[in-house]
Amino acid sequence: MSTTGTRVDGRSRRAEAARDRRRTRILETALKLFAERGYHATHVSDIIDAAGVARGTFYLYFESKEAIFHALLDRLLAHLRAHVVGVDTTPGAPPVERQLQQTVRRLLEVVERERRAIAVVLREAVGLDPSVDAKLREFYASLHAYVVEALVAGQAMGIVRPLDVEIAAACILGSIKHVMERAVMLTPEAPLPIERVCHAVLDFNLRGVLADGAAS
Amino acid sequence: MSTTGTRVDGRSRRAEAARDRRRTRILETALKLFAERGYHATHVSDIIDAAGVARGTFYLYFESKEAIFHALLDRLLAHLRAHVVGVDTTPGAPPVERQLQQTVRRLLEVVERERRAIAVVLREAVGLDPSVDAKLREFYASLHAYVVEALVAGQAMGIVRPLDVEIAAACILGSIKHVMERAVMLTPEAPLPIERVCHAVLDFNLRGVLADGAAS
Amino acid sequence: MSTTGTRVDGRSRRAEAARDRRRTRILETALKLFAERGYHATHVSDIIDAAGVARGTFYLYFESKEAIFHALLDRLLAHLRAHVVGVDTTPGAPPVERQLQQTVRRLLEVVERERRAIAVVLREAVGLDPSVDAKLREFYASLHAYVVEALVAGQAMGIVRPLDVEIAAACILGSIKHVMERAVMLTPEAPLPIERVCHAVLDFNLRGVLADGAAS
Amino acid sequence: MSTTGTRVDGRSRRAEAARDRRRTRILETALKLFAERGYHATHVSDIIDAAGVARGTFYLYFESKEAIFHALLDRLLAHLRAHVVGVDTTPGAPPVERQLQQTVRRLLEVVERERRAIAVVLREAVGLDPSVDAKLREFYASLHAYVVEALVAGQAMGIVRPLDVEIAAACILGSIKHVMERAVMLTPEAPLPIERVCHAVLDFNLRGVLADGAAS
DNA sequence: TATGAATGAGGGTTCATTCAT
DNA sequence: TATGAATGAACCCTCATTCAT
Repeated sequence: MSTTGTRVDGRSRRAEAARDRRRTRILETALKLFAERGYHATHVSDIIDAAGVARGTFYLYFESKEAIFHALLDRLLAHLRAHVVGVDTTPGAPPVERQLQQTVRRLLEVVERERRAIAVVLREAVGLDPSVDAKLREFYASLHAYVVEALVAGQAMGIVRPLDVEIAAACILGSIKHVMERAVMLTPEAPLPIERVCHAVLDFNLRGVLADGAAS
Repeated sequence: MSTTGTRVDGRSRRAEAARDRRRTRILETALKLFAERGYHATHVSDIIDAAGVARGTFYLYFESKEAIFHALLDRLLAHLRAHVVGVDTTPGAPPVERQLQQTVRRLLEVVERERRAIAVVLREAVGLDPSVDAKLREFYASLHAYVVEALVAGQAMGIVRPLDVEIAAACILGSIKHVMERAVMLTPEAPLPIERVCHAVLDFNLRGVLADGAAS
Repeated sequence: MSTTGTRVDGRSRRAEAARDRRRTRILETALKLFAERGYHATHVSDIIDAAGVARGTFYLYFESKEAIFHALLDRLLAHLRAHVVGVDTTPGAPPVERQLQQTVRRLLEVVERERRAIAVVLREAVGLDPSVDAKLREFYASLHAYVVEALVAGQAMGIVRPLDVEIAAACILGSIKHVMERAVMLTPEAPLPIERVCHAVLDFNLRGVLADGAAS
Repeated sequence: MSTTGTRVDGRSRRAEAARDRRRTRILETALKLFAERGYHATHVSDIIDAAGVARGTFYLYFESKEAIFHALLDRLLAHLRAHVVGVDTTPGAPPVERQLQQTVRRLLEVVERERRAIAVVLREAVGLDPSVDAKLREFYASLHAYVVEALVAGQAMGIVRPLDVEIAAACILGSIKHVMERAVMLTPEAPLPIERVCHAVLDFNLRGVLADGAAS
């Protein structure tokens, strides 16, 4: 009797682990198929066939086909968010530029790890359903706000020149997003040359393309 | 009967005009609905109801639901392409920077005119079907090549500093695309402040965000 | 050109007639199957197979499986209602008893004609969905009210003895309904001996079973 | 160990009692839910959730969802049957009319106690599956036979007038059934005024509605 | 050319039942 | 005995497309 508690615990612990493994298996399978064929072209049948589970099992783990997309999206956004920290402008903090660079590098690293999820979200998320739209819009808005804040802080510190921060922020996000898209879409298998891309993107965003002496 | 030829011509001319009007009517209706609800959520029934034509008539003008999307996409890409001319580096031509500015302005003007089509394509085009994907990829690739070419030309002329032209081109396209997206998606009704946006985007792309004396 | 109007009319008239025929065909097929196997055991597939129409065609004529049941129910209730007229107590009207007899006879005639629908409704209607329940309850309530009214009128005229009209009405309806049920359920094919049943039912309801001199 | 037998007996007795409690718990829960939502709208999940047992446990006590309905039906029919005894026509037995009255009263008492089961059976039993149908039909048939027998006996004793006993029996059953239905369906919570209903129903069945001097 | 009734493949989801633990 | 995760057959409905008129 003394082991009952332990046994039960062990059982449920093992069961829970098994549950988690299965959920992840289905999730990853769906991600793979969504990435390969797109959300609409991937049927629940495809997912369960590929994951090797029964039809009903799918609905044991996810409420609907849409729900699995939401799970994917949430996971990705959480990962991305976890790597976008606010700008630290307290004295003694690393320089803002340095912080931006770190952020870009971290984002690219997540992108590298989450290639397929990124591709799926970039391709399919918008227009799927209103709540997906809202999630994405909110995510972009938070990134946008973050960059605006960084630019304003930089201006206060004299390292960012006077400019239209709203549009500049949009340009910065757009440049990073498009570079990520290209990396993910065009060479879906090749590893991302993070160091090079990170440096080039930052260099571009900081200094533009104009030669020093060139006229406006 | 001697006038048959003429009459037929007149008839067919009138008939052809009517055909064109009808085709355009269906196309515009579809565009409106796609913009409002998305491609997948817009059914052929919705289009024919809104356009006031019979079900069969739709298929007299368009092979399929996908075909109408292709028609929309082709029209938009044609419009955009028509306003992206190659860089003219012959002596006496306007300065490359000037040409870029003109291009951006013209692009923004098309965007302004074609808001809904842009929104639809940005939202739904990718992942719809392989040939749509291919068209879009090809379009982006041509834009990309155009920008790379411009950058290389600028470097040769000494007005573009040494940089990773591939990534810089991606950054430039991405910044413009995202600014367009924001304009089209966030404020679907407000008119675009073309002048301001155009200037700010170019300023950003040319000079980045760094203040002159700031350290890298 | 002078025949255009006529032609179009003729066309649409013919089309409408065809539509009606088809709708009726599906309705009758559903009725037959519902009667044979019950509502829940009858699948849309069975109906369309038996009716010889395509799956989509079914939904062209009926919104859902439930809708076809409602259509059946409505038709039956309309038929029944059409044969239950209020009691006419104006001077010179036929005696109330006579009117009741007519009503019972007419009801039995409808039952005879609508055997299958009656069987289906009696068997399946209750508990199918709330609105079906409501319809049925309302129908029974109106019958009940009609009988109560007749009894009260009869009492006023001295031909109905003092009694609990509510319960008596329920008894009358119950006796008729059960006799109908037996007729329909037990001998689904045999023709109803309307005359005999009608007379016996009325005789029972009017005089009960007690012999004249029997004590209470 | 010498007490094993006893212990086992005690155990199994206790175990059996626990089994019975559990079975009853599930049965009552199912009855409650069937009464509230109907058989088809009640899922096994609902029953086990409400009963607080595991999914598999349900099938330890009942072979299937249908089986639990059969159990319910059997229990109800047994209760009803237990209160319908044959007519005793031996000399010295209470008068037939009295016996009928007792039967009606006892039936109504069971109805009062088994409201929910009655409602469920009246609403859902017919058409569920052939064997349920058969059970019900058999039950009604036995009631019918009982009433016919009583009527014939009554005729032999001169207390029942000449009439079509088959139809009269159907009328009697129908009137009782419908009154029960009304009581159970329309006022599911209010207690049944047994005395009044019992008297009124019998009065109706015995004497009909006609005033003494009224013409046929 | 225009019509719109008819088509039917295919999709997502439910839920009674089983069985390894 | 009790559990509850897994199963998969079955079902209703949608909607892009066709074709007789």
